[in-house]
Amino acid sequence: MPNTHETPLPNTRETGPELSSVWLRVFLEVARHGSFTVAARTLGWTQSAVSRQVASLEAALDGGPLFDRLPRGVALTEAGRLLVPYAETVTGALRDARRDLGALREAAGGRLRFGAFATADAALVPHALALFRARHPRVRVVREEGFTPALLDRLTAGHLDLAVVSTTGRAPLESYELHHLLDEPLYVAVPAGHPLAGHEGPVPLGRFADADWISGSPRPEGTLLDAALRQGFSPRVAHVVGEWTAKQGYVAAGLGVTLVPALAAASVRPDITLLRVLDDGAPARAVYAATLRGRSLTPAASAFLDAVREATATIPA
Amino acid sequence: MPNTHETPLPNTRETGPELSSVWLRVFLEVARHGSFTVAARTLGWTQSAVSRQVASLEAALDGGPLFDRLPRGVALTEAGRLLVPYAETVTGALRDARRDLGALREAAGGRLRFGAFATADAALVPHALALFRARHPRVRVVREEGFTPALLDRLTAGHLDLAVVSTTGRAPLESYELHHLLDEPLYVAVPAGHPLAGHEGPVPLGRFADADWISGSPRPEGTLLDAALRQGFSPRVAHVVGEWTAKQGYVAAGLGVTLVPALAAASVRPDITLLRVLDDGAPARAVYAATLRGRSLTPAASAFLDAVREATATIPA
DNA sequence: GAGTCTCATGCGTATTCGGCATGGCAGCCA
DNA sequence: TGGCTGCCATGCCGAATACGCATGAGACTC
Repeated sequence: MPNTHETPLPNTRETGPELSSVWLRVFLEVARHGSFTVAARTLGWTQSAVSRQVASLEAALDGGPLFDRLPRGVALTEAGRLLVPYAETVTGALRDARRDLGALREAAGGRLRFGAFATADAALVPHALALFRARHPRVRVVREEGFTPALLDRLTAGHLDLAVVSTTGRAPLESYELHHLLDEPLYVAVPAGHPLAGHEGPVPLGRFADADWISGSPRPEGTLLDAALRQGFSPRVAHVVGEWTAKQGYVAAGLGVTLVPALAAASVRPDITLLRVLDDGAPARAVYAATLRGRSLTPAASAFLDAVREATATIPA
Repeated sequence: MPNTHETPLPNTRETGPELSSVWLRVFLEVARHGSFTVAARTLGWTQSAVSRQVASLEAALDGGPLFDRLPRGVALTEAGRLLVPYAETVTGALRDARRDLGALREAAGGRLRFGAFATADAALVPHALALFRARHPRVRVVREEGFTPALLDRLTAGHLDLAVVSTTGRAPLESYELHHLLDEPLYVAVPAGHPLAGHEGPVPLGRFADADWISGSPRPEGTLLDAALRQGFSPRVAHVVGEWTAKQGYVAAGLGVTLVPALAAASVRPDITLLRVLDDGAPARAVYAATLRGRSLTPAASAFLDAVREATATIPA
């Protein structure tokens, strides 16, 4: 019952008393059988209940009787005949809504939109996606590639449900829900003939303070080379190369060394040697599955997150 | 709550808890405004009521939360987004049903299907129809012509809402609701030169016991000539003529006389004289608007019945 | 850190909604 | 023709529901 303290706004158009979907289902059942008693039996109720349901519906619609009460059962009036298709529309829509929501809940429908940065796509994401598709084949999957900032923007704009991102030093990762996946050890990629190529065990990054570096950016800040800054030296970037494949070519040619995150370790060419960087302190790079803070995950996104976590276990730490 | 005495039939498929249309309207309002509080104000309720409505809907649908509760308002979840079009379908169907029922109730829509026998179509029905169309221009009218028995069959079969019929003596008018319209006096049609043509006042039917009769049927039973039987003589049917216009030709030619019901009195040719039959006893012929017994009239049919009654008043008794 | 804005929830009351039992009406059959 | 039967309507009562009110909890803002 509306309170009387608030003045209804003009757009509160009068729509009459509210209806219950029960009434309409009962109405259709009565219309189908032409009898309150039979409809009651079918619905598992008593005749009196059905009688009241119909009476309530008739009163709520205020369109006169929906049935003529005959000595043997009832028959639809013109008003009743008019109502039938609408009632079917309503009950049908409710049934379909339930069906779709059920599919969504079981991740047997709906969609999953996620993005990932490039090296995550090398092994982590494919593994996770394979797991997910096997478990939830009915979910439509939309995948995007991009760098962490762009992916987060897509997330904020509501175009993604989940993004696999990495922290490269300081990152504006506030207002996101971060599901930690793994901390990537760093490797230094050196040509096969490099003096340290045969070195056993982790190598302190300081050993490369004087090396020529291949990097995707002329400045180390915000990239993997942040780690060098934390080690107290400013790396000399000899060549700015963006593409991972191209970078490998530069390294193999002896033009410099570069940092490789663990996720990309499995995809280096054979004439390059990876040296594990000694991890003394905060991990160089953390990988997260990011979602919007405060927003609930779709069942599909939740299942994909599980799959990513499982896939993480298969990645060598 | 279903009782436990009756075993649900197999076709009682599980559809989950029932929904209230209120919940869906509230849901849409909340979705539109992104806020329980604002939606509550719009709907003229309190915030707590809206909160409960949404909670009830979420529980009934069992598809997880429909909204993410944010520090400032709420936002649809995927499940909520999925529900929106269905909720709009439901509320739209209910709104349309109300609109159509309202139009039906006001006889501002819907249809009227009626039939009438031929002489009623001479003046009574056209007058009534003119009145009705002026008052209810939006009602689609379907008209039929036919003899009383055929019209009643059409009524029984559900093809007509109302039939203007006449009793010609004994008629199988049971199981119909008869709305008496008028009792037609009878006239005897004689050629202008007939000895009684100048007679003043009603004439006893017995005066025509020896006359040649023009009738639509060789036997008087069940026709207007029933009246002759009631007067104690068996009329000699000299010519069997069905069409009213043709009948007039036979009478004008002096081949016989015929009975004319009052409704046709206005449409006789000028070289025929009508003599009022002395009405001593039961009226010769009653005209009714018949509807199905026990069935409620549509508002349009009811309005048409009123119009016929009014039109009746304009017919000379 | 106080203030503010949001939604959630405990409580009390009024309404609604079942089932049950009964009544009324009309057709059927002996 | 009168009892019987089948069907819908309704008074009654207990239980569930739904509202408003008041208050609590959480998070952002200044």
